[in-house]
Amino acid sequence: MPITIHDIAREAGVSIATVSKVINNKAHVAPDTREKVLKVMERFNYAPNASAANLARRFSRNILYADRFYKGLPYENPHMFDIICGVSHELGRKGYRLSLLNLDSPGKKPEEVVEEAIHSRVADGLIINSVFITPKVEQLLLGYDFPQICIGKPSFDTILSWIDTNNTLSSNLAVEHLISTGCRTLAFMGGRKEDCIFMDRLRGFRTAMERCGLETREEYIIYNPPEVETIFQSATALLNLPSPPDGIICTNSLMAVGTVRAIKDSGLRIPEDVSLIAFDDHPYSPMVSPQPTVIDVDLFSLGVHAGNLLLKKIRNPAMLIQTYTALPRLLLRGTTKVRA
Amino acid sequence: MPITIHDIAREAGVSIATVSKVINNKAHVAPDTREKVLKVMERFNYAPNASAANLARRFSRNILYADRFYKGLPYENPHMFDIICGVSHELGRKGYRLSLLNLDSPGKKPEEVVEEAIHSRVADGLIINSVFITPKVEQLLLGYDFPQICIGKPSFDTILSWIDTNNTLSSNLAVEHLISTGCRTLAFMGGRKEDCIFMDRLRGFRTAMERCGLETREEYIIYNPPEVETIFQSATALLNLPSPPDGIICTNSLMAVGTVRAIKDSGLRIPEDVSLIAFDDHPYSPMVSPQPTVIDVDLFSLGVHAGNLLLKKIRNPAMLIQTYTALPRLLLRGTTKVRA
DNA sequence: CCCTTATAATAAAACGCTTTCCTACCTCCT
DNA sequence: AGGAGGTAGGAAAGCGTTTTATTATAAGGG
Repeated sequence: MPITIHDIAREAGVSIATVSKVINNKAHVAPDTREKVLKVMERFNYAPNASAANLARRFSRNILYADRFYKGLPYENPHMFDIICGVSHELGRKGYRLSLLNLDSPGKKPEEVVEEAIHSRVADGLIINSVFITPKVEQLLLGYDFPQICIGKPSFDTILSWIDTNNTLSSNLAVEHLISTGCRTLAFMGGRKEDCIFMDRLRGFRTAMERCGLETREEYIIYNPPEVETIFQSATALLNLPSPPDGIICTNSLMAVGTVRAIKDSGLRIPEDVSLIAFDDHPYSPMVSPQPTVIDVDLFSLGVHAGNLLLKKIRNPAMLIQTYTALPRLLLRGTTKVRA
Repeated sequence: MPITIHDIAREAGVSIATVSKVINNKAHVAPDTREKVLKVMERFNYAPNASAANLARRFSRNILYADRFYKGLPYENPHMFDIICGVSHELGRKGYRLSLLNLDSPGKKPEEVVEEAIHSRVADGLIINSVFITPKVEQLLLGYDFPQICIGKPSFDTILSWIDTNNTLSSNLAVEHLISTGCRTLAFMGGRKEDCIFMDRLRGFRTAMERCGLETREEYIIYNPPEVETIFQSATALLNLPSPPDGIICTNSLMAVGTVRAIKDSGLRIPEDVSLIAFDDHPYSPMVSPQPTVIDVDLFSLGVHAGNLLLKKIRNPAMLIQTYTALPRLLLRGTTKVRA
């Protein structure tokens, strides 16, 4: 019932091979023949069957984006999806499609899902949250020569390719800015010790402090689980220390929300008593009071880079490990101010 | 080089037909034969080639999610992505994959992108933002018997299937709650007139007001573009009216942010002077001050429903138009309070 | 003017599955 | 004992493309 390349060939009075060449813009077809075939394709509103083409040419123009897509994730972490939008944008431009591979599958381990997807050759490449990169998955990818990009630097040394934000530099920026406004005792609201984003940011914090000749006090470094209530409590505790910090770095917006609340509840003023700088901007930020000074990264274009890099690896499988780190920028707003 | 069904058949000493039956859990294969084949598949780490299977069986176990995925969308509208997560979850459970079809394609109109995707039979079904449902797209879908679900009720009468939140009921809930706390003059911060979500919500607002025997004042109904600054200005203007409203309904969180700011800047107290109720909850809401009273819908499970419905339509193409509207719930928090 | 080389076009062989017969064999009635 | 009915398994025909030879035709070179 659906029309095929044969119908087009018959109607145009040529062979299917010629039609195929027209479809794929290959050489060895005369201009007027091409024209004739295109006319017929147009008339029949023909589009080649993707599965058949994939099978014959042995690739699918499809890329997998592997992550857990659980309920509420988009609220917790819209950043992840901005990256996805960037990837989708870039891939779409180049004629590729992006499929979501949900690793949050009941009864299956994430790496099993990944393995199955790779085996079935349903895609030409994989973009995967580095959280899921275990040595086993690494072996899988390497063993199958399966082109991939990790979102985030994997937690162990690997020859897999990855892209990430420059977390060390971000912390540097934050520290230097706070110090330039006159702060001297800086606190760091981090996340879990297992989360390498936070550990990277912490590392940057320590080196920046050292370079500025300031002491890093361990009681000013907080490891928070991703729960608003706990963050609020640890921020309150921090402010009730005998000598509380005069500047706080919040490593994500959740921490910023909790910390701001704690500061206000403690009767302190921002930025007069305590300065605050947060990571990752949000369109609502300028409308929130106080407007947070922010270290931001353009994640959409990080996604564009990821897509682009992966496509290059697909075209040239011999390509070596690729990495890319996006540069952060400082958005000056109301929670930091030069002190008297 | 990659191993095929032939390799498995040879190694297990059976025909490829039998292997295929094992793969697809079909009848007419003895238990011990099945076992033997499974062993070999396991040993060779075999997974059938998806394209070949798709071609042969004439469907792809792939679903398209069509929308514009532009930069910043996840921040503006994380809700959309919660729906996507729900769809992905449900489809994954049933062995389907979800592909993003980015309609934000340079040089191509959205409907062209949709048309091409449908023709190429790259997927078995389509989930599409109802914003893109024009009569032309409707004809396309109907003409090809292509199973689809619209996210949101289309703006014109159609026999396409859709799911949506019950916007009318949501407004009802909001109005009734505000009135029950003692408010009498209610304002409505809506979006663009072209956006049927807002128009639905507005319709619900009007009928609820009428049923409560209250007059709807036209100057209390605001149509905002999705820009924080403009919202802030129109909210300020609203509060500066000779007789300002004592309750405001904000049809999304962006409006809530802008409106709260305007109220505070006008020196008014929430909820003592002005009550406020917003649509769509956010995990940060409880940590924001004041904590907004909210009309919320579980969008993840709306997505689950969408996926489920689409799968049913695929299995049974003769199925008639399907619609589903999710029920809203009221989350009582700090921006509304019973008045003295 | 013949021989080589480039170009157009085609036939036919994959690509790796699913599925529809078809055969062989067994069991069960009557 | 003979036919009806059921099960296991296999041969082979697609599915709709791409691609590799291969042939026919035209163009250039000495």
